[in-house]
Amino acid sequence: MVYTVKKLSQLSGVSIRTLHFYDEIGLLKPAYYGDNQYRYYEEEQLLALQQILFFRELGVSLKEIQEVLTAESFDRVDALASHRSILVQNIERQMMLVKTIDKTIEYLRGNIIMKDIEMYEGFDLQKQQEYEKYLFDKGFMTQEQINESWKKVKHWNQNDWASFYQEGDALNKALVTAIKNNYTTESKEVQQLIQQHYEMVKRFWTPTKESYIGLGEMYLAHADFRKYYDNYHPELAEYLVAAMKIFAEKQLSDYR
Amino acid sequence: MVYTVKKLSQLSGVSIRTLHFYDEIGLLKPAYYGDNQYRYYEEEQLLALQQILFFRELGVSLKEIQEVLTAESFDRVDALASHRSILVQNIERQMMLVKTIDKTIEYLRGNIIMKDIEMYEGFDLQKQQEYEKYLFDKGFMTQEQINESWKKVKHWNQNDWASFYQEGDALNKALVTAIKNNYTTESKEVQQLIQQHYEMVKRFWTPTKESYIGLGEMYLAHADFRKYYDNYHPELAEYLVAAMKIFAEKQLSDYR
DNA sequence: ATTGACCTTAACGTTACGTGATCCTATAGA
DNA sequence: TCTATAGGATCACGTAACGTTAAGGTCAAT
Repeated sequence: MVYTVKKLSQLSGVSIRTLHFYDEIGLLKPAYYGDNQYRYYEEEQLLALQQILFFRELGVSLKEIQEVLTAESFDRVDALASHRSILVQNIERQMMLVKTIDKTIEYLRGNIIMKDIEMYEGFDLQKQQEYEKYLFDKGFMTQEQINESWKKVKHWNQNDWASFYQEGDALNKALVTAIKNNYTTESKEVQQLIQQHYEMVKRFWTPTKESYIGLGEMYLAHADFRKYYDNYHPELAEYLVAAMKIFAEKQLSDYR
Repeated sequence: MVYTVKKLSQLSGVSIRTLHFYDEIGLLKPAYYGDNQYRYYEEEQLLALQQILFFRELGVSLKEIQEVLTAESFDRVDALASHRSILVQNIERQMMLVKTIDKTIEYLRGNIIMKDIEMYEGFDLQKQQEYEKYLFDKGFMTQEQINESWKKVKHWNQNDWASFYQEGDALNKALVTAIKNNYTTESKEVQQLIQQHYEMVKRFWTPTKESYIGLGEMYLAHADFRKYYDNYHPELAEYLVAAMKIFAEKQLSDYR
């Protein structure tokens, strides 16, 4: 059986250009050339190609493959063993890198959270007031409640804010886990987490059923909150708000 | 503080050429150019370079680094996370490859052993006789012993040979472990392994103290044996022979 | 004879620089 | 002021393993 470049390419899954290239560098020469300069391969070349592809899969360079294929079995074991140790080193290195990345992600998240803290600490008072205006305009908070919440918060120091945010951070992570485990927003586990969220909000003001749902709507409406939650998981915002709604309807009363 | 290429290169550990290159692709431009076209960098560039090197360490491409560095914290987390998943995939893939290599090494060793079996089965009678001639010439075996050993072996079938070689294989691996653990050739553990070796040899012929030592010498003298043992570990041959000598001197008598 | 599938060689593009080669500039000592 | 030398600049080719046109022959069937 004799194969042209295209046939061999289809049989082996490599591109025609690759066959040209392997010919060029002397890694795999055709069985013979026709008068038309066409390359013609036979079984022997097919088998050699399989070998080449096997080593290529293992990440061995073409130069090394050349050497290996002309070597004896003994040396092949050697070559594989040394290649193996390179691979193992790579793996170890890359596992280190993954760890570093994880740390960095944590660090960046921390920074983002710190920014939010700064925002809440008044560096971005404007936005804060914007959020309150939203809740006030929609009738979820009275002016008195807003004043009350400011009073409570005014004397918080940096540590207070940091631990508040750490709580929020833990809560968000737990919710992401819930999302990944396909827990429904109605599930007991998730509703317990929402209870925590509600408790956190209560430190500022005690929302009614309506206004707790309204708070959720604000999370969806404001890009700042979206970004904050997207940072954990793209569906977290919707998920949290849906769960808040269910919580409100089951646990909260209309007034007060 | 202002740095020239050389200064910055020394501070950061990258080559001057790399700085030229980063300038060329717009990844890191100097603070300004002198009238002489010299590049002058300042603190800001030094810090930027640190960042670049950090991401480069993580295996991020320069193009991606460009994008990441001009992006916001949110997107950096994204970029790192997606890079992380690529890394994890790589790691998984490479662990697969290591497994494949291990299998292949086992397979190649098997082939080598099979070749030896074929050799012993008479495909390479010539070599077999060469070894015997060596032992005979040195006076370690008599002609009668050679005949005896041939008689014993003649009716062995492929299975017999295969299991004989598997035993040998296990023994060699155990010895390699001993080498790696720095066991001395005199140690109890190693001497027990040599006992096994001696038992194996006895299936052909019962060597005396002298001839068992002579057998070891033959292992060192013949390239075929060297290759066979080197296949396991470069020091295995010497180690085995040394241990055989000790075994012979302690356990074997001079005649019969 | 024409068409379409298939073949050829040639040559540039990719990544992240390394390695010269050639020429210019700055600075310190004689 | 001359000069040595250290350092700077700009080409420009080389690397690995092909991908991707481009321009142009060949084969088989119609």
